[in-house]
Amino acid sequence: MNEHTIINPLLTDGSLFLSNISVDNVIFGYHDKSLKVLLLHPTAIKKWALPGGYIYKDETIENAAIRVAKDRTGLDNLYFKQCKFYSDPNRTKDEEFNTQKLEDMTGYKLGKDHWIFNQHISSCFYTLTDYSKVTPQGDYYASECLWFSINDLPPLMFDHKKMIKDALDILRIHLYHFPVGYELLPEKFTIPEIHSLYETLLNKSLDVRNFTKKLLKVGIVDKLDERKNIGAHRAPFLYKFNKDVYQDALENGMALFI
Amino acid sequence: MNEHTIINPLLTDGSLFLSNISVDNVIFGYHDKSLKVLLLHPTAIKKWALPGGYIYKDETIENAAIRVAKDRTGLDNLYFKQCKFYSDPNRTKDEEFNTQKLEDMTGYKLGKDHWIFNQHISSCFYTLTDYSKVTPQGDYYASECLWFSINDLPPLMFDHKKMIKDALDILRIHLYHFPVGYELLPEKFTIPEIHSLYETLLNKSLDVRNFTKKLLKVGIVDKLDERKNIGAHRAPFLYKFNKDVYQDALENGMALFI
DNA sequence: CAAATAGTGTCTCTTAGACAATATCGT
DNA sequence: ACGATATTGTCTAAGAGACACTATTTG
Repeated sequence: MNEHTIINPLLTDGSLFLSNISVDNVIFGYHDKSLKVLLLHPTAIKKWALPGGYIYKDETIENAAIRVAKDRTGLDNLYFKQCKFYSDPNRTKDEEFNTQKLEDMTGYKLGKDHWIFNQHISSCFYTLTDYSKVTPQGDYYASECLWFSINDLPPLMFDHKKMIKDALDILRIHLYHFPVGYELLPEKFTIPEIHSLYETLLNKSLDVRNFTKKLLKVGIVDKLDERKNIGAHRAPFLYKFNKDVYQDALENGMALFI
Repeated sequence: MNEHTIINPLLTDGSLFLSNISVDNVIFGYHDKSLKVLLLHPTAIKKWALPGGYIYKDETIENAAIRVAKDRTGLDNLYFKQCKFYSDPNRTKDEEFNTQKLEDMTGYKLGKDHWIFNQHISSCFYTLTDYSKVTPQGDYYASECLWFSINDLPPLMFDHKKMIKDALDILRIHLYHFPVGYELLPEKFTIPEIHSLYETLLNKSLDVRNFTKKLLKVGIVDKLDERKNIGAHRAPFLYKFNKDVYQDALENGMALFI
């Protein structure tokens, strides 16, 4: 992967980047039974936005998505999935996105023809993180960067609300076909932990007995001989992912009917 | 959808199109137990290529894919699915793709800096057609346009071989989740017909009794009170797709474990 | 009646899904 | 002993998957 120092695209002529294409990233944050999304707030604009960026000419689109997520979260090696792309020619027409506001906000003289106002297809990815490990970082034009509950989103720019909805739908379908959890759970985790994770992501309750049976049958987790001390209660067993099965399921899919 | 007259991109300065992005289309053709892919052969280049094109600034990427397929096949209203995109910065480096060859082939003076040699991310779609209904049409730089068996592909340009493989993998996964056949079967079809279709697409044999049971249980097909006269053999019953169930399954997915 | 194709039923075994009592831990 | 959480087994119903004989049709 190429390393790029963080620069402010607004101050470039755009020639470093591929034209007409951008990346947006639905960064989901899970922790302790709660699911959030990371959003940016460009000062002086009333709406929030997904973390996004442009694609350097020497990187792949996937790497651009990884870079964007890393810049906002500091985290590497996240779980990434390509969702869809959004190509409506009018998708970035938004009353909150214009030269005046951007100039007021940044203090730069941009002009009406700045390349940032060109038509951009967006390719959307989602990412899963443990939000307790993340200190959200604002970017070159958004000072605020905060986690929002997916049930309580602020007004969003462009088609970003649809992107979040689509990403969540796709994530939920993926849960039945791809393993999730490597980045969200400690190396050794308990059944209640992974059970809560799936319940939260799917937003529905899952019978813990059947859930456990299926995880073990698919072979995606192995039970360890250790327990976790959780204080005043019965100590739950620890489990870990079976690396081979997990990797195969990541690459080739699996059928986990939970 | 916007209508665009067919023009030769090579003769434009590229300003009609989005930069750095293109569409490639894996057009599968099914007929009578055989599965093929439509490929183009640019004269003077030793390799074959997927039908592809560029995206007009006033259309969506999906419409561009539809347009490309229509230009090659003459067909409308096909089954389309977005697969993946391909963004390796070196993906279009190919010894067969250079100014000299293109100039020799077309007779135009293009120059080394023609925009067609710019970096292009490709978004790949697949399409399903009944190849017996198609008269393949060459395009502005490829006179030959032919169906190839997916088991016997010629040398392909760029990353097109990978695209075909990926599209086929994705199609096969989709078969379990989305209904297929509306564009490939007559309005009224028989069980042997749809059974052969699925066997061919999946390249494996399916027990016809279990297959029929599942189609009926999911409700995707309705049995009619008519039979099809096939000459010297027992006349098979006709079926048709249940429009409501089919549409819902297209939009929301289904679980067809065949 | 032969050749070719269509059509259909049953059995077994596995799994999904519903369901609740017991074990453990710390205080 | 209690409060809180973890752990585990059984039953039933449905479905997957294996399997082969009978029915039509025409020449």
